Amino acid sequence: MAAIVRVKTVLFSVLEDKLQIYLPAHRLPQGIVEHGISLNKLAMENIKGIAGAAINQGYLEQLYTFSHPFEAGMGVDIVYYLLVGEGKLVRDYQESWIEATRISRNLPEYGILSYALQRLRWKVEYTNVVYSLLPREFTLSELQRIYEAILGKKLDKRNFRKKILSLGLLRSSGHRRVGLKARPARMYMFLRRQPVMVNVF
Amino acid sequence: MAAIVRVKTVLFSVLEDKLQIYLPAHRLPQGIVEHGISLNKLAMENIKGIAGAAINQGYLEQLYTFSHPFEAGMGVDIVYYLLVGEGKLVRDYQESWIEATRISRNLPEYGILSYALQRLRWKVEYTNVVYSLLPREFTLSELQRIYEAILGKKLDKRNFRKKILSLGLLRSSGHRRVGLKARPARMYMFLRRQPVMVNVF
DNA sequence: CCAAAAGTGTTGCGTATACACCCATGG
DNA sequence: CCATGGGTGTATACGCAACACTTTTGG
Repeated sequence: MAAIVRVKTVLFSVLEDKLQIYLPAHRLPQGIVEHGISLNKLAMENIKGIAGAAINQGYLEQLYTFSHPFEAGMGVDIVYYLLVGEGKLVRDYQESWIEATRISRNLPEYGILSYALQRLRWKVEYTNVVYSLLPREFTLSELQRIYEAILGKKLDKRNFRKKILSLGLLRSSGHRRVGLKARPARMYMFLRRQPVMVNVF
Repeated sequence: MAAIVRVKTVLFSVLEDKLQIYLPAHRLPQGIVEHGISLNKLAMENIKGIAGAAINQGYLEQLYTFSHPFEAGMGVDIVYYLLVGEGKLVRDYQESWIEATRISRNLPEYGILSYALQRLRWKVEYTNVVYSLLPREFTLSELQRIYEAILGKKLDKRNFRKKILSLGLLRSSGHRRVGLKARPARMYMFLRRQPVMVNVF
């Protein structure tokens, strides 16, 4: 006996300093599993329209598998979440995003979305996966804003810097962010743009 | 298009003070997903032969979903792990268990087993799920031996007691473990035999 | 009386938190 | 010269790890 297997993708990005989820028509992008394509691949294909070819630089993680035992065809949904940096996204889809802090109980996928958010918050507290939301070079303030957007709370600047620099994940790039009407900020880059476990927060 | 969906179950128990995995013929118990039965239910049915009817008192968690895109029928394996206390198991299956610390790279499911072990170790460090491996009443030493078996290392008795009692998960049952040739130990029980998040270790 | 396991406190160390002011630049 | 954000240090509280001896029972 066989079942219908779908892959759904929860796409997160930090846009305008706010953590947002890509939810066109209030539905998660999805696809049907077919012979010869892996689940990971399909999870990324689900959002190739908005994330283009650069998806491989994002961070992808399997979230959970749900079943619908009484649905016709015995549906199985394998859900992934994906982090993609603002700079890598196709624009023009503004109306398809929803702020993560504004997801409401009457969205059809509310359960999945809130679980995805919880898992994401968790993940950034003990890994370096936020690299996937940032360009190659960035300032410490930009990095801090990413964390604040994901965790949904303000962080102390001095403590943040002490902590993040002590982890040895970053190196100074030698450049400075100029052009703003303020003191130029030192720029940093991640030593490794692959997932690494550390204690961040 | 449809796929063949299996559910596999990694059954853990602490037997004779050692963390062990139920692996008859070096294979994980498994079943095929059919209409009208949930994944959880199937995960428990997979091992009803050895764990009998008392499975519901165990702790069940979905581990991960693997796919085999080029297998005939596009196989998908949804893997669960389950904790069941020694006292609830059918005996007579001694030869089907393997010590968790002795799993070797040439077992067919080595990848799954080592990941399950890692996730289990993780889980007991921030939840109370070890309740599922203990009888209703137990001594602190028995509880400590469960943690030591799972984590694979010795713990300091004084620090263990301080920590575990400070969490407020236990209450004294008033009874004592007698009959051993040593000082009788106070017995405790879990306030709640449902999963609760706490920081244990 | 001996073996076996139960039970009990203190100290040092490192990490997390709270908190405020001066600096460099653009306009 | 003013607005904007960059950059920096200290004091306190808390949790974790290390560590040894006395007590109670059964045989």
